[in-house]
Parts: sequence; C-alpha cells; structure tokens
Amino acid sequence: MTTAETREESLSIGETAERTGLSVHALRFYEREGLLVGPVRRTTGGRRRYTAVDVDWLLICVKLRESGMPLADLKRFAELVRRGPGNEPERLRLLDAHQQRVDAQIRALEECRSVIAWKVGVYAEHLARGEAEGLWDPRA
Amino acid sequence: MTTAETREESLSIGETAERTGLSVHALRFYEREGLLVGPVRRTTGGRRRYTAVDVDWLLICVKLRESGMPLADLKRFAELVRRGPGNEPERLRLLDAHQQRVDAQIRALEECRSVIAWKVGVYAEHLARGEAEGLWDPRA
DNA sequence: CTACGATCTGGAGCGCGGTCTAGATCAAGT
DNA sequence: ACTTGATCTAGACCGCGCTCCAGATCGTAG
Repeated sequence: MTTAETREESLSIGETAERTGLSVHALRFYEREGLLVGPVRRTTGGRRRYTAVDVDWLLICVKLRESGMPLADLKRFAELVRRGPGNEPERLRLLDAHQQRVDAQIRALEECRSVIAWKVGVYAEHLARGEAEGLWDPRA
Repeated sequence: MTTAETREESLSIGETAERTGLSVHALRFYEREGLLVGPVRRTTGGRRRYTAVDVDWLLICVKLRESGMPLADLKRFAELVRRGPGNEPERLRLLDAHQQRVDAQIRALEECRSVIAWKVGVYAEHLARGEAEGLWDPRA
C-alpha cells in the first residue's frame, strides 16, 4: 500500500487534516486547547492516530466554528460530552443558543445583501445609461 | 438646546457614533486608515463635524464590514469614490464580487444551521425519552 | 543502511480590527 | 472663573485563532 493508512480505521494527522479541512497545525492546536472529546490515540512511536469518531467530532467542530462559535464555547461543549451522560440539557441549551445566533447572523447578512444589491443596482443603472453623466450622489 | 447639535446638519463624533453604531475610537481609526471618502470637516477648535453625507457613507461601511468585507477592500472602494467619476465599472466589480461572497456565506451558514439543527434534534429526542438511556453515540 | 518526508514538542509570531491610555484642549453650564 | 464632560493626538496594547519555526524523531521506500 503506497498511500499508507493501515486500513485499521485510523488516520494520520495529515490524512485527518485533508478530510476535515483543518490544517495539521490547527489539529494539534485544538487538541492542546482541549477541544477534543477524548485523548487522541498514539502509535508506539508517538504519532497521532485519529478514529472515525474523532473525525466525526472534528467535522461537527468545523461546522460550529464556521458558523462563528468561539473556541471557548466549543471547549465547553467538548467538556460536557467528555463528562458523559447526565448533562444533556446543558448541551442542548448550548447548541440551541448557538443556533439562535446563527439564525440572527443569517438575517443580518440578508439585510446586508439587500443593501449591497441596491448599491450594485445604482451602479449598474448608471453604467447602462452610457456613463454619460456622473452619479447624482457624489459619494455613491 | 441642551443636547447640542447646532442644527447645522452636522454631528459631533459622539453623535455620529450613536447613529452609526461605531465607537468614537473606530471612527477616528477609520479616518486614519483612509476609509472615508472626503476629509472630515472640523470646527475652529479642531473638533470633527460629520455631515449627512459622511454618515450615509459610514452606514454603507457598516453594512459592508458586517457582511465581512475586509478593511483593505473598503479602503480600495473609498479610494475609487474619492477619485471621482470614471471608475464606476471597477466600483461595480468590487461590490459585485463582495455580493457573491455574501451569498456564498449565507449558503454556508444555512448548511451549518441544518447540521446544528440535526444535532439539536438528536438531543431533544433523547431528552424527550426521559433521558433513561445514554445516547448511542458516545460522542454525540 | 540511507534518505527523505511526515510528524513530534514547545514556544514564538502574526494578521485583523479595533480598543485603550496619557496628557492636553475645547466648550458649556453655574 | 471654575468645573465637568466631550474631544483631540500619537502610539501602545489586546483578543482571537491560528500559523510557523527549530530541532529532534519516526518510518517507509529503495
């Protein structure tokens, strides 16, 4: 097998980086910061081996980060999961609060988009007229 | 008039901050960075006075920033406007490119939202069952 | 055995977008 | 005249989220 992988359902840090979109630096950083649920397994030589469960968790992390969840909240979430069953209500509250923020963010972006679209329209119309005259608003 | 304003259609930096949502620090910072189209007028005493045109531009800036436009692009846009008529196609390209990014961002956020919503659903369902048994996925 | 690329650790450094401080000045109320 | 609060400038500083470096080690292909 040329492209190592050992087929033991575990991946090297490089492969994990590829699959998650995170850099190897970021993966080590996340681990140091306590953002992973379990400790990452290691080979006898000390190299990290990521399981499918690790990768799934990382993919969730990526989505939460991408939608703006701060690392501190992600860490809190990881801690809750790490502590095991019993705190599901708190996990739910955390996710739910984040979802609200995402919704608000989407609404804000949509408003921005409409303002920008209007500006684009102003210029497009201006140019369609053959840019003969300057825009009425000197700062448009 | 107790709450100064002089009614000469110009605002102090503090009033401008209130109306735009930017801090007075940010207003001075934006000015230093060349993000404003024209030089801000000053009183004889050296205090800034913002006109309605200034405020309108700032409101656009706020929307562009809120939707993720980097200060460098905003600066570029301000420069184009400052140079006056003739470069409208370039302004349009700049805005249009940004709009594309905003659209992509909205789509990305919507995907994140659906992943999060699914996770929330998993927890909600689990809790509805009376949290009798742990989640099948130890890292959910 | 050798070589080369991937990975390791600890810690420094960075880009962005402001934020804050110090010390002075201005302007308005009393 | 005095006090009080807003504003001024220049420049230092900050939080976040990585990113990069040095120097050592691992591990696989040839």
